Amino acid sequence: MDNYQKGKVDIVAVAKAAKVSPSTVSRTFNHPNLVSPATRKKINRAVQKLGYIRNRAAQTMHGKRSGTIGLVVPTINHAIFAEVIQAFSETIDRAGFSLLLASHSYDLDREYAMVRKFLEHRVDGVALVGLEHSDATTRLIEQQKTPALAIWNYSEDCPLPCVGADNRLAGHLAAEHLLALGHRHIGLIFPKTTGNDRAQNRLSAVREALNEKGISVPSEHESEAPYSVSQAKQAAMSLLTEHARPTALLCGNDVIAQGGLFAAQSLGLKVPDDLSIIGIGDFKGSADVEPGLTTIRIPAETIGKLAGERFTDYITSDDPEPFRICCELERIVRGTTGPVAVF
Amino acid sequence: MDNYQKGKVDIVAVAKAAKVSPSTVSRTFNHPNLVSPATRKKINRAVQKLGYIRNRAAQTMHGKRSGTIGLVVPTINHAIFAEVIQAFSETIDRAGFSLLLASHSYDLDREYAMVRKFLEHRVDGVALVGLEHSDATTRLIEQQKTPALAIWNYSEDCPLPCVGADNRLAGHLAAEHLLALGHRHIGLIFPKTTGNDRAQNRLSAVREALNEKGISVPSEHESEAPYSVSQAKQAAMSLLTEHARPTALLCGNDVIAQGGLFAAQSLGLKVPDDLSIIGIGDFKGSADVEPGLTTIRIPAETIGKLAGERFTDYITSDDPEPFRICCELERIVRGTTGPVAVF
DNA sequence: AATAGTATTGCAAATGTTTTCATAAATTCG
DNA sequence: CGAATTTATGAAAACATTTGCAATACTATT
Repeated sequence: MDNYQKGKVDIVAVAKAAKVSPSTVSRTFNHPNLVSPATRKKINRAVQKLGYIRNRAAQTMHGKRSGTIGLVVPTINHAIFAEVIQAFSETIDRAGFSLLLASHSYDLDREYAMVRKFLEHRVDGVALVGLEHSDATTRLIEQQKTPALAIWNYSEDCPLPCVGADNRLAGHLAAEHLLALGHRHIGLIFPKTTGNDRAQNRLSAVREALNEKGISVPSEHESEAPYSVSQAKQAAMSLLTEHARPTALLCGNDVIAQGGLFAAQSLGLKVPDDLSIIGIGDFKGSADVEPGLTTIRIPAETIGKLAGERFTDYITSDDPEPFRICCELERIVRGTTGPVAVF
Repeated sequence: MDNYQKGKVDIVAVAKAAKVSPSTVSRTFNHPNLVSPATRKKINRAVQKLGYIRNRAAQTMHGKRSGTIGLVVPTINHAIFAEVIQAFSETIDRAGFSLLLASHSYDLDREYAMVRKFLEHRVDGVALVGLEHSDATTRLIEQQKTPALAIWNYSEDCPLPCVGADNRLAGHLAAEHLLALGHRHIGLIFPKTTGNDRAQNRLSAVREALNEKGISVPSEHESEAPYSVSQAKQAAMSLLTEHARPTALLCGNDVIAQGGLFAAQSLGLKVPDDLSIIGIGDFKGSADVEPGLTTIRIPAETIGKLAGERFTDYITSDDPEPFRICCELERIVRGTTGPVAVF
């Protein structure tokens, strides 16, 4: 009553208002079956009246879970991660957890800083994108015995539990598709690979697949582009105006592929007749460009959802079992790839 | 030493290792100038050695700030919000805060639930998208005296501090542009307006602008589409195959506009000769489609950044001054709009 | 050298919960 | 009906930190 106005409503205020002890109030929240329906009702009325909101900080301090999970991504502003974040967020929310989110712009030192910050908040678990992390980060997680999860990549010898797809396979599938269509002059546009094992794995698998056919990519048919349609378009423009134009473009992801597509269109090239283009990812929107983008689908939503489910299980379980989940890739053939033109 | 392995490293463990009192350790973190350089060094060594990580939950309980800011968005998986989230996240991170993120799928009751959850975590502030919220939410924020911020929309009579753009103006500018080009038969594709004051404001402003010119939009030239290129494309397809086709399409946002563009292309319509298209938002990628999308630019990144800066200032200030910031819109004329064809 | 002031440190209380243990009341059973 | 359970509640300790106050040690001033 008195401190009703002051916003200082704590569990003892509620207890007083309901004329019971704080213990009973606490129990009403945590083990409702241990308190009689009558008192429960009294307490709920008091809670309602005072506008009491539980203080998780105090619970956390007591050794209960904090109810937060930290997720550190390279960047939020990016179709595919946004999709994973969304799915992950929704799933852990359903399990009663809140999401602490941070991004590190592909800088593994900043990743370390973010993880550390999250540990200060006593997150119940921390999820990272990819398998490549700084030693400091690995040590930190290890030492603090915080449940950790690698998301997005799958590898059978991943030291952490992981939920993701096999990026090497993705690269391989993309290359295979172009080769099967008869392409031998293939341009490669990939993002920078430092601190980005996804891109790295894809690229090296592509190279391998091409090498097996005795194909090597001349350096003027290789280009680096950041995660941006417009910059990728630029890169593709210059690559496609080389004197010996490749017959196909294999792009490290769908954003780059879209850039490639727009570049081709603005150069007046017919896709797929003059140029085939394949991406990796199958982002939202890739299906809808004209022509639809051929790509290797990475099931971002599934990954996010599965990761959320399994990780919360893992965290709440008494004897957690490590797990590794490999999500299936799918080759989605749409309109941007076709057989190589005969000369 | 003993509990070094057990991960139970707290401030008193550090104190013991450094042979000082816990108070001194605490002070080293919070008021370093109050402790002598020599002891500070001792303590830092101990911290290093034991791998101590401060416990924010305990600090929070003591009345210090929790160091978290909650952001509730309609959806994460969505170009424009992703951009705001990214900018907001980075900015508050720089000020030492962590981001708690949740989405409510345009359901204001879920928004309430999310805000409540955040209040349990004792966030230092909570940011919401838009100005339309359930009464319960408003009451909750009011009653808990938690600093709150409305993001994305600007309105001069907003009850909360806000950082955003004027969506009515956005709608007006879009309509004006088409009218200036001579269009009189204008198709409208907008998202559902319930619980989405952005869309609502834009749409009503468009209607007003058209009415002023004595133009009303027949119902067969109006369509509703969710935030999805492909579904918008569907909607546009059926709208554009009506017997009396409009000469221009005004779309509630750029995603829908892209759908419209692809629909036109796949129907063999020349843009902008046969059909003009204008969007609102200027999302990443809007510049890069072929032809480039004409749109009203809403500076998402600026909004996120400004919001983060001002809000953290507001939270950390001793006597916080409410603020309202209106971010400038910009008409970006690219290739999808042109003068109406003469018959 | 004595005094006043300042810099550095420690003690103990306080923060809001949960949980163990103990106690009291109610119920069951022979 | 009395003993044995079971059910419902409360008291108090514990969680990891911060901070006001007090105490000590050091420095400067006269």
